[in-house]
Amino acid sequence: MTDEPRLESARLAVSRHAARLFWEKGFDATSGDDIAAAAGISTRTVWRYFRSKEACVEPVLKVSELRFAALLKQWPKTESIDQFLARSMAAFVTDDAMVRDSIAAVRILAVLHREPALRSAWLMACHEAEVELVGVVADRASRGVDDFAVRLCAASITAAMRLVDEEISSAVINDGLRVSTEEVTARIVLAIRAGAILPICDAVA
Amino acid sequence: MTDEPRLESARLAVSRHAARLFWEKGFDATSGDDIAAAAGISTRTVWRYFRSKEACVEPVLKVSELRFAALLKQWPKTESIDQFLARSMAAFVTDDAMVRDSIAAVRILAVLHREPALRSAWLMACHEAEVELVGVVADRASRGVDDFAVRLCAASITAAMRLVDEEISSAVINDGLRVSTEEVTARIVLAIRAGAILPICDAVA
DNA sequence: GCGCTCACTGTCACTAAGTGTCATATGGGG
DNA sequence: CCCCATATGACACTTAGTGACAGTGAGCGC
Repeated sequence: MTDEPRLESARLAVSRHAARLFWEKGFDATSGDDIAAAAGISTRTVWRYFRSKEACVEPVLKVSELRFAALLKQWPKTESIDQFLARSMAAFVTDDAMVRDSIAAVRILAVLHREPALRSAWLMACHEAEVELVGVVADRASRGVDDFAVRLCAASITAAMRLVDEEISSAVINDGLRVSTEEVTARIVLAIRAGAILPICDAVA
Repeated sequence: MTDEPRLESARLAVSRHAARLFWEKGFDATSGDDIAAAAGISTRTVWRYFRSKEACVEPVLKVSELRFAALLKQWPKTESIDQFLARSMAAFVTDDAMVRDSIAAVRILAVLHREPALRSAWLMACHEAEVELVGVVADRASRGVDDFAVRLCAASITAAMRLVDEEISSAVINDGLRVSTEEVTARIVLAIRAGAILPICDAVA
């Protein structure tokens, strides 16, 4: 996580500007030149970093999901998902950079219904998170990463997380609701339990 | 299905050409002009039909998933998923146009790993299929379409179907394997049962 | 039949997304 | 200090995608 290739963190930095601009001006009204100017790099470099304009937000969307996957990697086999998240979610949401990224992501998710290009970026980000989750599930279920049941389980959990994220984001941004960490945690636990085909939610060792 | 707006079927016709060209020449080597020429329409109309080049294949990818969702709509409440698919899958795969679309879709799925643009089109198509599935699940579970558990169930099933489709497509095209209708049906039943959070797989009435 | 509307398409000029290529940093190892 | 590798900028270029308007043809009242 911390020693990731510096190209990745450069991409993430640009991605934050793109996410902000898409939120402020809308996707169509934001050009590659705008993103480059905001990030203080040349337009050419924007297209070296990202294969398309919508892909510019993928790192910001991905990083929240990925950080959550990284958290799950620390999930001890002796604990249930409820126990683990109850004690670790509070600490999880203190990192400042992470909170800012989460807000940016939430704002993107809230406008998904009118921005198809952003939805495709979101789905791509979820797909990468899913790939990451396969490792976590395989480890916890003591199975291989090529096991179909493992991949199915990771896909279901990712789909469940995606729905929770979309739902909460829309509620917060579009309906002005406020939600507590506990509510979010409860929602996530429910989603993971619903999506888990394999018996990984309770203590496995 | 049959009396869909004629704009939709025009889009589908163009989409078939796009899918063929992407398969034959690759995504990057196929231009909007190529698609227009193959479909016998002006380039301008291509961009009226589709918001982007990758979106050109969405109808072909969507139609197989959607037809399957339509099949599930006929699933009687007195039958289990195993019973229903065992007797209806054979008839399902006889429609000629459908078989051709399925082959086109399978070819797209087989090259997903090297064509990120096509993956995003595929994920978008799956998302639309998911929306359609929500109705089926809601009906069978006797719940509303806004029920979170219903949407969760539809998302899980869609994710499972997506994995099955990707897996089988890659096996058939990349590894030259041959699979029978029975094997595919068994795979799908397994996936649906795995993804179904709600008790909809067995007779509900 | 006649003319009207209206949704759809083609043409063409245009903007913006995205690439190829080369020159110039930047920065670590001998 | 120089060499080599990798990252970026500059700029010309191609292709994706839009705006504006004119033409076509099917439906419909008369």
